[in-house]
Amino acid sequence: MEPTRKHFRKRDAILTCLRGTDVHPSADWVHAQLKSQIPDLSLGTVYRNLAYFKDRGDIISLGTVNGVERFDGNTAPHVHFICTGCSAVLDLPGIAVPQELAQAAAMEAGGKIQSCQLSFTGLCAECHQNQEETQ
Amino acid sequence: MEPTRKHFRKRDAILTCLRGTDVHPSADWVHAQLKSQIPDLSLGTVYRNLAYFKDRGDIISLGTVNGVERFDGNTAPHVHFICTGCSAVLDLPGIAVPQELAQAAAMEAGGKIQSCQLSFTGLCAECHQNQEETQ
DNA sequence: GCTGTAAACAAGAATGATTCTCAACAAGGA
DNA sequence: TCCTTGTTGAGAATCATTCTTGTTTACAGC
Repeated sequence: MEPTRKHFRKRDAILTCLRGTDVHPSADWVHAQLKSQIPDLSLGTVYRNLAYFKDRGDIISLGTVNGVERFDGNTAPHVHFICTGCSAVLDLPGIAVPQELAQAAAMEAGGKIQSCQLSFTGLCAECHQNQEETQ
Repeated sequence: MEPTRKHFRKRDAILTCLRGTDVHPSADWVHAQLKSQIPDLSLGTVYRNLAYFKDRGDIISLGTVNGVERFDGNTAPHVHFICTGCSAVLDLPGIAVPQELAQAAAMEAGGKIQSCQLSFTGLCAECHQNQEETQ
């Protein structure tokens, strides 16, 4: 018997959705994804709670891809690959920013470093292949 | 006597403006900056030409900071520091992404890597000091 | 059980950066 | 001169995001 916490059901669902996917979704994607389970979920609620979780540090923002902000439920430092063809964002778990770089950056910036983001852009395997074929 | 290329005068001015500053400006900043020299420059023209230069690879986009796209006339690979306090974007010329990282990324992504972007976020020296004082 | 308070929410309006449309103008060639 | 092509200003349109308002929910104290 689950506790009847109607109050936070939507907020929880949004975080669970983010944690349970690796597509680095936008607010719109989360909303579309949850719409079938929670028909009366409004897009405003998704935006509000994404901002809430971001503030708390429960999720991170990857910045915008094609004018749309993308989020990541995985807050551990890791590297991303952004496909300019299909706007997919992939993790590159095998790659890490060397500790020395962050230290050197803190030194050079003079202020205080809070986070670091390394991302590669290009064509994912699929888009790359499609491009080759159409040429 | 300069050639009377009225046609391209604005386009040229926009690129020159971008190349001549290190503030990593937004479209709005470029427009405000050039307005005194070119009173009838419209914001639409700035957006249009920034997109044009970006397409050609003459400038790069740094993505959005606080919902506003920022550009860089320096296309050589380099690292940025973004202040969450004042939204300033600074270069960290002393730091470079190791060649091995890019190679490993290309390997892992499977497709084709076009560019790479490393940025640190935090508080710049000034904002950091202001924060300390108000506490 | 009532009542009050604070948080979460839906719905839709408002905002604001960016893009689009269109008519006017400049340049260059035939 | 006429025609084509490219650039531009002005302002409308778009669209992701944020804000506002009124409603609902949970919970604590009585």
